[in-house]
Amino acid sequence: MDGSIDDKSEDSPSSSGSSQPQNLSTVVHTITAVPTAIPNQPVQVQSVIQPTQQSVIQAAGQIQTVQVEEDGEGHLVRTDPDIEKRREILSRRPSYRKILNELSSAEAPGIAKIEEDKEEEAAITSIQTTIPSYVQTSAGQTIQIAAANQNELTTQGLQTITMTNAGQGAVTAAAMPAGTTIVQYTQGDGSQQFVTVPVSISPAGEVQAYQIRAPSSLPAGVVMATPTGITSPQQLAEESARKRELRLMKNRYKNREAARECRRRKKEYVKCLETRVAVLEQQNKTLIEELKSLKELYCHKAETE
DNA sequence: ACAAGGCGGCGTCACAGTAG
DNA sequence: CTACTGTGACGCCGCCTTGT
Repeated sequence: MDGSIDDKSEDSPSSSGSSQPQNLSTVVHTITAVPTAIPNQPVQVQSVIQPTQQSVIQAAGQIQTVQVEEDGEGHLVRTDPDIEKRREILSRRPSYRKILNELSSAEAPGIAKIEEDKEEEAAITSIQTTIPSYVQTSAGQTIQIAAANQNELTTQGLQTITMTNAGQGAVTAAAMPAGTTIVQYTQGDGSQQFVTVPVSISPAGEVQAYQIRAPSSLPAGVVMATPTGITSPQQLAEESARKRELRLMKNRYKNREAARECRRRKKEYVKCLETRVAVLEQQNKTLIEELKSLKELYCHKAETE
């Protein structure tokens, strides 16, 4: 494989992931993939047809002729007619997990399947917190918070957490309407929790205690403070803003995790491709050797006749 | 020792696709 | 329709290498 079919999406200024190759020159290459006779190792031609790593796996063992063009930067891009159809069907590249799993299901052993995500969420139904020494306003400053007993924060499925004193553990508070704060903290197992806390600070700088419960409508791990006696429109507005901020925080957290997973899958995918390249290079080498020896044999035979 | 550049990882946002 | 998920793009940061 000499021609580089690059993923240029990293440098592409366009925001859409379904950009099409442009500025194709008139140089046309034709690649013919020949099936090898190596047992238990069916050939799969994986062609990258879009800068966004759009991939199509051809049937094993078939001779496949594909046409590629060279773009202005020396990259090879497939342009055979089927591709146009596929582009329509697959306007969006399948996920790395799908690609890898497809690869591994039809592939020789050695390519691990990407495991399904394991859901593990602590079922926190109630948190009682007493925060005596956190100096915190609603302006979005960072506060420090920690459990008095670390075990209480790391226990899975716990019913009650009591946080009574400052110590270790980083907690950030989001900008909120006056008198409220979203507290995000990291548990001992690394999982994150969000708590909305109506903060009020006494003249002495002490933060008062609140009872915080998890309503059944919220996902596990997210708890809502339930300030009592909300009646005025202002309080209602504050409450909705608080909920909105909580939702955004939750989304950001989830997306952070998703991005992490996506990167991990991408790396695995790239590794898999590199392995395939190595295997195909080896096969190519073997075939060249075989061809060479057959040629020699043929020439030798022709000479003796 | 220090600045510059490359590289990899991370968090976030936007957006398309999907499931309910 | 809405919430959720997966991923590209972007900017930022820290680390490493290289040249001066």
